[in-house]
Amino acid sequence: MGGTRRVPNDPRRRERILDAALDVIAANGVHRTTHRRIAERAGVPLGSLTYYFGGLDELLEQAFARLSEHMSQWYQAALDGARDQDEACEAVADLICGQEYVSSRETVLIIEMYSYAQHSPGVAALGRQWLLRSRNSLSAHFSEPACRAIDALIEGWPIHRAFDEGPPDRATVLAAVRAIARHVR
Amino acid sequence: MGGTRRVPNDPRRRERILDAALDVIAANGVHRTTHRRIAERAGVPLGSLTYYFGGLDELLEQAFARLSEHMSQWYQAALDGARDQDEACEAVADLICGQEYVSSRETVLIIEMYSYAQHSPGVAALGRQWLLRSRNSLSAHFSEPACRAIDALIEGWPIHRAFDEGPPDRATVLAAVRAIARHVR
Amino acid sequence: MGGTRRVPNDPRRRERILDAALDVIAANGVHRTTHRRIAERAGVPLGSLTYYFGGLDELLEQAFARLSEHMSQWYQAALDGARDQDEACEAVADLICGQEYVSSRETVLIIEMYSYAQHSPGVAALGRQWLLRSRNSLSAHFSEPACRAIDALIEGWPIHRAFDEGPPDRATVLAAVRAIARHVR
Amino acid sequence: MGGTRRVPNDPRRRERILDAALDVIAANGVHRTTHRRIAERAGVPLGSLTYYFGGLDELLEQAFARLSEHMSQWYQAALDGARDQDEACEAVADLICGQEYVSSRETVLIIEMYSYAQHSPGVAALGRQWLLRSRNSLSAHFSEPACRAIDALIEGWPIHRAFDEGPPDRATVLAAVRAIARHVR
DNA sequence: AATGAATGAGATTTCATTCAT
DNA sequence: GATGAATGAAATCTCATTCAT
Repeated sequence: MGGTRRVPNDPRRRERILDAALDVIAANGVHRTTHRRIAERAGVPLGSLTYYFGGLDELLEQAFARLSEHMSQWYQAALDGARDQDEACEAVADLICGQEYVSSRETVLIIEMYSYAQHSPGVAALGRQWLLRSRNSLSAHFSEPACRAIDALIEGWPIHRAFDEGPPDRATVLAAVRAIARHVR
Repeated sequence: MGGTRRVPNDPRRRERILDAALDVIAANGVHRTTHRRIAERAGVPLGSLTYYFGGLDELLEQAFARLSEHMSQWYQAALDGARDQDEACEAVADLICGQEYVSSRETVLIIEMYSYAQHSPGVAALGRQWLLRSRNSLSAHFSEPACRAIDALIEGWPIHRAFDEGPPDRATVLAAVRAIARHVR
Repeated sequence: MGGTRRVPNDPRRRERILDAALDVIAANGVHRTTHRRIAERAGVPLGSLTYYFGGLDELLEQAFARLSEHMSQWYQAALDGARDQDEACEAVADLICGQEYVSSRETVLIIEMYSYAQHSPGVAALGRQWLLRSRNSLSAHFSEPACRAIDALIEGWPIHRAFDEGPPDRATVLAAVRAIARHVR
Repeated sequence: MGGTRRVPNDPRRRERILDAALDVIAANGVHRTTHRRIAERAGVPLGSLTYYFGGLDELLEQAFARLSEHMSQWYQAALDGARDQDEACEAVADLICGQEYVSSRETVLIIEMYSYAQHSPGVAALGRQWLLRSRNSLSAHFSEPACRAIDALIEGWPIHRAFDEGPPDRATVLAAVRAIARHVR
């Protein structure tokens, strides 16, 4: 319309808010996650949140979308590097045991996402999408049924980490993945 | 004065409230679970919630305690009936696939409990206890590492059910459990 | 349920709030009528308003219901006292010119109610009801068409009062009412 | 520098904004009329509202000024066409009953204007001016007291239309106007 | 022993207005 | 001349919790 092109003063603010939301969720849980806490964490004024997002639900949905995007990429990168089934088994064991994939923060967030998804159609759709991408990454190396079983391990073991003391024993994890890879078809 | 013993006029009210709380959590998630909704669901006056329970956190903790008690018993009963490892594998497959163990309501509640546990020391303790009892039930039939792997399957597969369409294929589940039982030690 | 009978601490609080709401509307208009202003005017805590009323719309609707109830009674009382058509004409003139019926406060409130009714089905229903009761009171003394015309005068003249300086000239009003009473049938 | 004359690149924008404001008021009421809704309706950027108008109050006042200007002209045109008192009575009846004068939109807006005028000196002045112009148009055909009574009818009857089902019966309206014209002096 | 009326703290959300560009 | 990103103030509303009875 002939006017000056308006550009955001702070072009990464959206992302900063979403990351702050994930931090607050990790620290407090979705229940006890509030606009105020997110705004404080992100260092932006309260009004900013509702300027960028239609409401808390929408904000959380986009934050979880960001989380699942990051996780899926990580996941895929780990499996794409494997040249045969045995390396793929090692990669899965690393995903389950490694500090990076499932740092405490990510474990917490994934479980919060599962929980929230049960009451949010939008986040449930994200969960389904994640599941499909995950199976797709696995399917390059394993039979269809093995993919499902290995995926269940990948979901289930981190939950134990949330209650157990340390990370799971890598040898055990690797043995379980291999047993499934070789004997489930 | 003297010998008058006061008795509650509604002795099951505590339990009714806890079950109502679980219903509300299943329907709405822990976030969006409120005193008012629980009271309405239980058909009891609002004031009785704070009369019986010190606060919402305490109420939720006791509700999850009730849930995990029921689930553990179920779990144990299923495994106690097995006379050899093969029957134990069948029992685990039933737990994972069966409608009873993981009805939609229970799946939702378990995930809500995991999520809440991450921010509540009391519920985290319940989770640890559940884990130990679960492994204990399994250890009658499987090696220690196999127990951990099978337990991960038991936790992980229901999560898929929350996003997938139907229950998992029983043959696949059974094959995975057997593979672990036989080859992880 | 066997408990003590609970009674409100302040049994007239509902009515006090509704009267305060009418005061605020009269002073500020429906736009600029807020929970805070009403609460301050009524001398009750803010939370009280949402305890007693589901929302501002509901509160305004009940306030206008209170207004129209009072006005209808006044109206009816004025006309019931008339023993013949001529006395009824005098009564109508009094309603239009009298300080009591249409004090500044009531004039303002009536117009605010008409205005709000256009965007609130509930208040529109109150308006219709008022109209019917008003015609009903008039119909004891005037022909059906005369009722409608006189009612239009009763609605229209106070609007002039809102803009004109003083009250309308009583002789003129009486002449108009009589002209309609005698010549419209 | 020197002779460059800046011209607005959208010369009718002011008027478009004012018409949009009237549309929003008609649809939502003055309460619930906001900058954002007006801008959206007018299809102009939000910032242009505060660029063209000092604030929402000023914008509303000018919108109502536009409304009353249009209505007064209509009014006057209708009465100027009458050649004698009887034709003037017909013209008044047309104004009250006709679809054009008091379409639903205009009825709503007039009442909103009365309501707003009670809390805005500027709009109250517009109202007084309207009243005077209206009486002036009438005074060519009716006695001074008759003008006031007829004007009251013109204000009052549309209010009934806001609550009644259909438009008023034209014969009744005409009879009332004639009764006043002939018998009030 | 039990309750529901009551409230204050804080949550979400709306919005007029400002201002850098 | 014009804009839309940005924000602070305040609005509505929710709710855990208190407490007189």
